[in-house]
Amino acid sequence: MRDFDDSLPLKLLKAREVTMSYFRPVLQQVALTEQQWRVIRALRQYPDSEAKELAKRCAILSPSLTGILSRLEQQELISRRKSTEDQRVVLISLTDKAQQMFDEVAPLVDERYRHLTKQLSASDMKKLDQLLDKILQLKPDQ
Amino acid sequence: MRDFDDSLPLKLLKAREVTMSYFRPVLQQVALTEQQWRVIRALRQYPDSEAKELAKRCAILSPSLTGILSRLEQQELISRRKSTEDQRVVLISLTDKAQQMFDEVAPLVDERYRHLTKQLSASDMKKLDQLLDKILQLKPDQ
DNA sequence: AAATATTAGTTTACATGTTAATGAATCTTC
DNA sequence: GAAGATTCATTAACATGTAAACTAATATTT
Repeated sequence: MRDFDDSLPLKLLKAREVTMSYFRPVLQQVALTEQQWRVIRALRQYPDSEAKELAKRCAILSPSLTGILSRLEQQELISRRKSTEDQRVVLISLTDKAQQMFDEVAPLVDERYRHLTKQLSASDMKKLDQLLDKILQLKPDQ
Repeated sequence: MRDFDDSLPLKLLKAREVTMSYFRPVLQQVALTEQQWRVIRALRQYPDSEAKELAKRCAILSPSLTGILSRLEQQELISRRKSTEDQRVVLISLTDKAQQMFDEVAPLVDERYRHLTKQLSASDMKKLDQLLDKILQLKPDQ
């Protein structure tokens, strides 16, 4: 069997861990989890998303998202309402409080992102991005 | 702020999710979680590992590993013993039952791995591997 | 040797991941 | 238009992720 340390899924996991280590301190300052921040960012760019889209965009499974949204609602950072066209669908939007908080935190996160990506050359970053996109387009199984 | 979907950590997360989708069905057949399989694989290659090394190798935090090992011990797949030189250190080893199970499952997992990696060209795989290695070598923060 | 600091592993508390089942709303088919 | 199938979100049950506190063992300092 191939070497344990060469496993692609494991390397992707570890690489993500390294990249996240750049952001954890910032998120901890505002007491948000990675997932909560991911949801807020997604909603900033795609307001009034359906829960289903949101889950897919954030790579969070529905049952997890339910809890995350409940806690964000508790903190008055998001609000839920049912779609009038389809009562099964839940639409989620950011509160003003969340918008405001986002505007404060985003520059800090951005700074960390630039710091991270600057460690690689521009061509490496581009290539990595392309290769990851290729993987994202693979059909699950078959 | 940069586009949400372009985030490197998010892409790494999603890419890992895609790759793992190739293996989930196999692991489900033998009722092992991803993490349990990761631990067993690591122990196969590095027998009698210390818990600390094992955690680092598998990218699992100590508190999580404690639970995972307890459940694997319950299933008689691993055994724990204390190091004689340093009583704080716990050494973990695979049972015969686990060795046997590994030998049965490994070919199936390998097949899935080949199927996955075959979707990319050899040069792409090599390049991706190199780029991920570069990220793994980044110092956390600074 | 005693006091202090450090280290390995565990425990605790809470958030999230994963699968299966559920309930309500919508869609299909007849 | 009613029975059956499908879809969306949630709930349930258990495993894992994360940060902080804790215990026992070892190392360091005095």
